[in-house]
Amino acid sequence: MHSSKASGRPTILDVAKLAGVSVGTVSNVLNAVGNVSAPRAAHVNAAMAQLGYLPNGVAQSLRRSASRVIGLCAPLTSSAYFAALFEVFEELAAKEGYELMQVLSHGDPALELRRVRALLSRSVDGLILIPTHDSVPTLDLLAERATPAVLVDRVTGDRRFDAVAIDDRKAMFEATAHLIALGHRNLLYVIRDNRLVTTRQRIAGFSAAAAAGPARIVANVCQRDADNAAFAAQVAAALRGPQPPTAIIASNSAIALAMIEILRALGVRWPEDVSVLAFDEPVWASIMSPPLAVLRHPTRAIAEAAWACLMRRVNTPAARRRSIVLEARFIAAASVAAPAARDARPRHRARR
Amino acid sequence: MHSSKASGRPTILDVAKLAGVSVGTVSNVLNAVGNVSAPRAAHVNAAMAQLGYLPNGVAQSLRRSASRVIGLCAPLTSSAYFAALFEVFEELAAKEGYELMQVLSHGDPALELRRVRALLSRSVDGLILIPTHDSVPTLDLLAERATPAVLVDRVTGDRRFDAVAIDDRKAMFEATAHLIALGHRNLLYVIRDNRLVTTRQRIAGFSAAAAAGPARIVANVCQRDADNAAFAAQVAAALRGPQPPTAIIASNSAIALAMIEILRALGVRWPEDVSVLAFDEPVWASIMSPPLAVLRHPTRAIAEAAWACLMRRVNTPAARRRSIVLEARFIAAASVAAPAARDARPRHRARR
DNA sequence: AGCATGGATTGAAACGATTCAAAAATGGTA
DNA sequence: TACCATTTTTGAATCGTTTCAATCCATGCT
Repeated sequence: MHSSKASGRPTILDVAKLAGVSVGTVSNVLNAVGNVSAPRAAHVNAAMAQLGYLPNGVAQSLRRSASRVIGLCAPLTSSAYFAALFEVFEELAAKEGYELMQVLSHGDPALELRRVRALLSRSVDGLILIPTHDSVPTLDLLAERATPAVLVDRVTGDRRFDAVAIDDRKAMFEATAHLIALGHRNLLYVIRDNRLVTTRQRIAGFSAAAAAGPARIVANVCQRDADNAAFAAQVAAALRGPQPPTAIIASNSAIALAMIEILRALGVRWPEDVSVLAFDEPVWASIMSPPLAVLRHPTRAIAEAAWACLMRRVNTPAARRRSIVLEARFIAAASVAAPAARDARPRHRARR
Repeated sequence: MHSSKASGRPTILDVAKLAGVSVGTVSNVLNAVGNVSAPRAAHVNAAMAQLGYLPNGVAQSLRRSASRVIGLCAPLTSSAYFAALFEVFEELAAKEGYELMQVLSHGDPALELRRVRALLSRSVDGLILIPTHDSVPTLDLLAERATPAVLVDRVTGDRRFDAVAIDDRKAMFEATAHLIALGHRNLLYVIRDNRLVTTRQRIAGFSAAAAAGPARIVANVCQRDADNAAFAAQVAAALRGPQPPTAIIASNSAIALAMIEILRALGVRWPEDVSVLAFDEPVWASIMSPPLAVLRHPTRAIAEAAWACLMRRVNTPAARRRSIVLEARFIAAASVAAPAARDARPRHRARR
């Protein structure tokens, strides 16, 4: 109704006409360039207010060839850890006048490539990528187009990109060493996806500690898809095997949840029968009885470091590559204890 | 390197030159308009591939005056419920060639307004809004600009917008009636924010059922901010009051989590001492011992309905307003039971 | 051969901002 | 008053697409 054009919203031209100035002047007011006389600027502002004018960000992006939009590609967002990362990114973006465009890869390299391509075609100024187990095609695309990007969490050795991650190997090494020091000898590591770099790093840390100490890895159980029955069977088999584990490490919250369910169903108690430790702190760790020991990610620090990396690269594309490694923190709780002398009593009680 | 311009990526003009056709033809190939001869189309496609050409979505948006971006404004994303909604939206958006731009309001009306304004200025084609306790300014803005929008979950009575929500009043009525039928007489409802419409609807349902049956509401405890100590004190006071509740309803997962912590700390057992019921199914409901009864949101159905509404309005701005109401489902579990005859024994055992 | 017919192709005009060289206004001085 | 130096202001060009009237070119028909 305000606009001269039948179709749409008021444009900078409408503002200019109403204020009786040129579009250039309106633009100068809009961008606070400064060489506009005070009374005229006031007029222009009044006109903008009267029309309810909002600058068309698309036109701005085209002309400036910078969109002030950052793309974000994650495997999923229902994981508390990824959701928390996102919240920090959103906060930082808002503060610095960026918007976030988020796509999900569902852990599928081909889908990731398609979704990232969509982001690029939307002219994002930069990209935050939480890779899949094989992001090579995606990374090649990003490198070819020289898109500012930062890799988060599942960091490959790719030397073309900035990266922020925790030292998975070290965290797992220390957690394992801790268990071994408590007297555990047979260890079970439960993994979501053994193709992920993070997982491989953790296995390396796990193995190194086990090799150094007098312990052995009973099994690496892997739950890649959502077939819970098969997964439960695998875990049960490991628990009943010839060398039953006295400690279990779950590689993330979802796995930890599934593990707890299985342990409950099998009537296995913790820490009496097995110690339990979870990577990637679940919100419900503290309300377990006994509460769950966890390896906590420094979520905010990760997100802040990643954002800083990305902004640096957006502003200085040729900046030297930076790889930031943070540390997960072991949060002790009652679910981890020394193994009981257990030959005296049956290990698996009947269900309930 | 490919582009004729020193600055940037290959444009449609570069493709046209390389293929020896006009930009119009390239555009026709790009958009599969159809009136391009097969060999020529092949040439053009080859040229695009050779240059690694991706159309500039910003320019497309400007010219088409449609961005194929949908804005999404939610209070937060670390709630499992909101995260799940987002995942469905992302899936649907990807399927239909849209991208999502997500901003967070943190439940603050002023921030919501600013963030939504940012989205509008980015020319989103439509908006999905999960309102705060007072979204009137935001809704006025959306109405004034006639932005296609759909309200989700915390739906006000605003008749200017499409809306999708569950029948909070009914869900709460039925849950409360169920508790009353089991013999509960003193009920406690624990709320996050008593200013939200959802909360008010639930209180209404709660009150109606309590009024109809022979029950009373002991207290509505409210945790608006994160002051856990004060909250715990409130809950403890309610539990120790002259009419101790025999059943508790937590209004969402976060509250339920806090409740469980408090009950544990006070040594209150469920369902022996109190029955516990949670709105908004927490992922950990099933691994509580005993497991938690919940009122489950039909998350996917909500998201699909909201998306359908929005698409309809984007395509037919004048369509008749639609308000969709879905139903939460009561999932029974051991945490809800008939109240015990309790005068025989002390209700609150010493802590651990 | 001449002429419709209709599909393929072209290219200039938008879309709504920013930018910047040039023009205009302003103010200070001689 | 005339002149110069600043500060304001203007408006055309530009960003990379889509769109569409106009043109071109085969083809078949008389």
